[in-house]
Amino acid sequence: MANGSRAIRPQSSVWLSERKPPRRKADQQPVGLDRLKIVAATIRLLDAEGLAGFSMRRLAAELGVTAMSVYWYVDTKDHLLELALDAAMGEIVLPIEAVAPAKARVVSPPASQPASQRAARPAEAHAHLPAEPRDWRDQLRQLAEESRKVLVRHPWLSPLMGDYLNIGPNAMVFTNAAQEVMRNSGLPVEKLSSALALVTHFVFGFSTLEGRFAVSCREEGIAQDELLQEVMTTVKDRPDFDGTREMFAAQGEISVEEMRDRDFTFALDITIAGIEALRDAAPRDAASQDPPERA
Amino acid sequence: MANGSRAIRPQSSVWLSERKPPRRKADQQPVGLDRLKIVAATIRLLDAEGLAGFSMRRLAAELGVTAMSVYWYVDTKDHLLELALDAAMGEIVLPIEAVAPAKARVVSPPASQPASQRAARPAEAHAHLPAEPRDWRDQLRQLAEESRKVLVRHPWLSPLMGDYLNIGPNAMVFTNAAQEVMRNSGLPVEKLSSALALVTHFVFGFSTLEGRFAVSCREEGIAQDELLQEVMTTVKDRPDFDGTREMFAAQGEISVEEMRDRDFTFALDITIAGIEALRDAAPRDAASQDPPERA
DNA sequence: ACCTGAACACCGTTCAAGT
DNA sequence: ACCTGAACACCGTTCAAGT
Repeated sequence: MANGSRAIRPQSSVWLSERKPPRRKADQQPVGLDRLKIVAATIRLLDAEGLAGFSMRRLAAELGVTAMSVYWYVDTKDHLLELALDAAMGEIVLPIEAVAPAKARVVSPPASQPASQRAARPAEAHAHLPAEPRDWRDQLRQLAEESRKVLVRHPWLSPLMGDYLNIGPNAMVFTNAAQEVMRNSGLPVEKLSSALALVTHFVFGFSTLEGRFAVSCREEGIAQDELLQEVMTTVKDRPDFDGTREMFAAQGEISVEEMRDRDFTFALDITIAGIEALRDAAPRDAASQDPPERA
Repeated sequence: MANGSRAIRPQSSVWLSERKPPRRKADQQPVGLDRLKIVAATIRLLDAEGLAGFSMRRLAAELGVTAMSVYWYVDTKDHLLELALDAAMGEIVLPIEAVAPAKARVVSPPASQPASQRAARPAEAHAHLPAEPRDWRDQLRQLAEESRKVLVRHPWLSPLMGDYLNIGPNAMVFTNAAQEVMRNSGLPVEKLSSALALVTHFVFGFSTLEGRFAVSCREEGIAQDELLQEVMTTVKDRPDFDGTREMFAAQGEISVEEMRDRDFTFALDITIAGIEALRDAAPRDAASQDPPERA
């Protein structure tokens, strides 16, 4: 089994199985382990060694405990990963007040997040506190950028998002916020899910690659620009590489990070411009129509 | 090791290690196994049992051979998966003649592809044959739709695309075709990679979810609409589900597949409209500018 | 209620050996 | 040149047992 193939069914989700009763009977002192600690250690390990390097036995060792102890708090490796997934999603700083009960949010402990992160984030409850509601375009950009940050910070997140239903409390809050933002765009309701899909999938795919690239660099102890150079030179003798080279050349002499930031924001520019264009076009009932021609 | 974490480095790619010399010495009869057969069996197994269900031992059994025989033709499981990845990418029907040498394309055998597939595809060389070059918007749509088809047909493709560099011959042909299409949009060169990223990542993410959902349904022996109903009812008592429910309701009484087709094409509508809008806007040199306001 | 140890059925891969 | 068999160092998880 393991992770990878068959966990999308609702029944198989942690969030739908009844909770284990709260641990720590009143008269006995807490014995050390609990779900929060386990999830925290899980995230720490995943950050440090990646999804492929993570195992239940490794986790147990990290917790100074026998391999099977963890199984008292968690039904299965899959469920544990689902918990870690949702905890990490809680790190995304949302652009608007969420509708959902904040108490439901599972918080991943500060230990797992590098203190050097530039955005000053609240120490304990990450949450969606900031800034008054502004223009939906700004909100959308912030949503995308904050998602990107978290996805890159936890490169194991992307694969897990594909593997599980992703309906934990934090994921729900996120989804609601995203929907709210989209609703503010003025797009008709039946188009909202589509526009949302465009944005979220773009951010997801983009950040997946960015994260993986960063991991490779870290593993090799090499700067991102160096690795890019290396890849380019290894591949450049291929006969079919001209187009790609030209596209790179057109970017000028900038760092990988600059290039990526440009790409990211311009892709959002396209999305926003497209939404505005179709929103302002005469409303038609079928989405399969051609978009308005302007050239 | 296994698949999952550290294969993005160019040195670790099959395509960059020197090839094993061609098998089958002239005077001895072929002994049964070869790379093509192995990759074919790999794809068949991946289709049938998913990425998590695939193992070298299982593959060897399928080939009627001892576990270690495969290792004579393939250095490692990762390399084999990389071969399968590129072979599957070759199934994507491209909208335009590719620039690259067609001989390089590795073809996955007809055995692996369901005969019931509606688009009549050439029996042996999938290739990019069809239709004369048309409007770039049509080309882009076709590129997206054909990618989607293949990604859904082989649900194990998406995770692999995230795991490997993806620079095999078929991947290169695909990339070139995609770049060519984008170039036809009239967008300035330095914006091409960005627009391309938007499209490919959207298609990738969208198809990943679609494929996973289909797999779950097949495994449970249940129709897609049933499973959706099930998920909806299991989750609907959540207090924070109102927005999602409303968005679903707005779609009217249509099947999951219809809904997805709508979403997909409308997301492309947005992308295309956005590209046209920004292309026609006054050229500015920085991409970080605000898009033109129209409301 | 919580944790352990041994065991089962798997992995990918190495290595020496067969033909 | 091609394939085998045994072995190593791992997995996730079950199950009976300890305290």
